[in-house]
Amino acid sequence: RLRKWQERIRTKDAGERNLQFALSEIDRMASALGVPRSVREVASVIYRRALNEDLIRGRSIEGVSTAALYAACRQEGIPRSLDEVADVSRVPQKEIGRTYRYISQELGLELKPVDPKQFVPRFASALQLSEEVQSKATEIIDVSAEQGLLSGKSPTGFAAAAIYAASLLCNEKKTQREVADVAQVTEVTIRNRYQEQIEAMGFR
Amino acid sequence: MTNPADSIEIQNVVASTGIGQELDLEALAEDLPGADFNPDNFPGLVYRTQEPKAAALIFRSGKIVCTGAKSIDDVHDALGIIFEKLRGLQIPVEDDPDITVQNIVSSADLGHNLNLNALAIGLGLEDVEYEPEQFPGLVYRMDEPEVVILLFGSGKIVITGGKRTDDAEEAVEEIVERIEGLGLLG
DNA sequence: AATTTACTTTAGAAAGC
DNA sequence: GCTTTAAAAAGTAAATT
Repeated sequence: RLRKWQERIRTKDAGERNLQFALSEIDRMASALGVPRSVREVASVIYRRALNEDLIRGRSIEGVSTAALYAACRQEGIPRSLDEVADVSRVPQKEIGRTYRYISQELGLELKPVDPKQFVPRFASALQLSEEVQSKATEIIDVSAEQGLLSGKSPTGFAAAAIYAASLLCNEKKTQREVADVAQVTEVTIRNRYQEQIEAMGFR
Repeated sequence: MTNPADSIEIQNVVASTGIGQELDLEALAEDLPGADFNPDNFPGLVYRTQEPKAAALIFRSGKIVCTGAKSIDDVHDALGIIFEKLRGLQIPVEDDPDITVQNIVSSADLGHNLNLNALAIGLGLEDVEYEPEQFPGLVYRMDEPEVVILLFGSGKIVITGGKRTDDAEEAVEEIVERIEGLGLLG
């Protein structure tokens, strides 16, 4: 009986230490990503729910922490791409994506697909582009998405192409390489999306 | 008006069977030309048939998995060839081993482009997985028939997880009905 | 910049780590 | 969980030419 008590205390302590570690990791990654405190709170809640539902078993604490943060960013409307999240995590991108899909399904988060427009302000300001370019990029996204061009396309690549197009239209040109770097996509992807969007806008 | 169900093509059939006899895979790898056996990587021996084209995983227990066949008939033909090859090597093989189809992968074309964002919400986020950052297809888990459907923006789809030939046809009819009900099919 | 090759997702079995 | 096998869908990426 005494052994059982000690066992319980020991596992309780271990669980407590694991939780503290997860929360501090979420804090560290959130700071590195520059997301507000509210997102860290949401991520913590998601992590605790995953813990209560026993979803951590068979997965790494780091992986679930990162996936919870990725989910929280989306839930709060300020998404980070898996690439960006992977940059501040010590878990590979593939595992983050897989873990996110798992906890999202099990916790019933029901998050809507990421809207490319949500990347525009952040990417545009990183490129020092004006408000005018941002609203133009937003318009390009709306028009081309409405014509069915968004299906199956990566939201970051879609946003990057629209920003590139808008920078040209507003005489604030950025090169495909510059846009590709901040959006973490290749120039080829920007070119492909750009051509489709220009056509959808009735230009060319 | 072309029926999407008529566009169904079986792309892959996975089946399992067993010869009811333990095997020495090391020896078999020597006697079977073209056999791949790397026990450090994977416990099964890989053997490919040319006509019909298929790949078999042969295990020490005598159990066999056949993949890559384009029809259930092809599965039987390919396994029949393998059974004969084994008999030719003086390995006793049951007269008519039971062959169980484990999975059928089919493709089809709905004939219209699909708005996957609208579909994700319309079909119900709880049954849908659509993460275009990770994969361009929308993953839809259907209950009846119990299959998984991958839907793409082009209207092309993949049906997998079914064990009967009819599953794909029923699934296509069902998904077309649901998409039409949402007013999301051309 | 075009081609080629390769990897992402789904399902399922097998034996073993 | 992972390992291997095959096949489709379409997007993205990297290596060659």
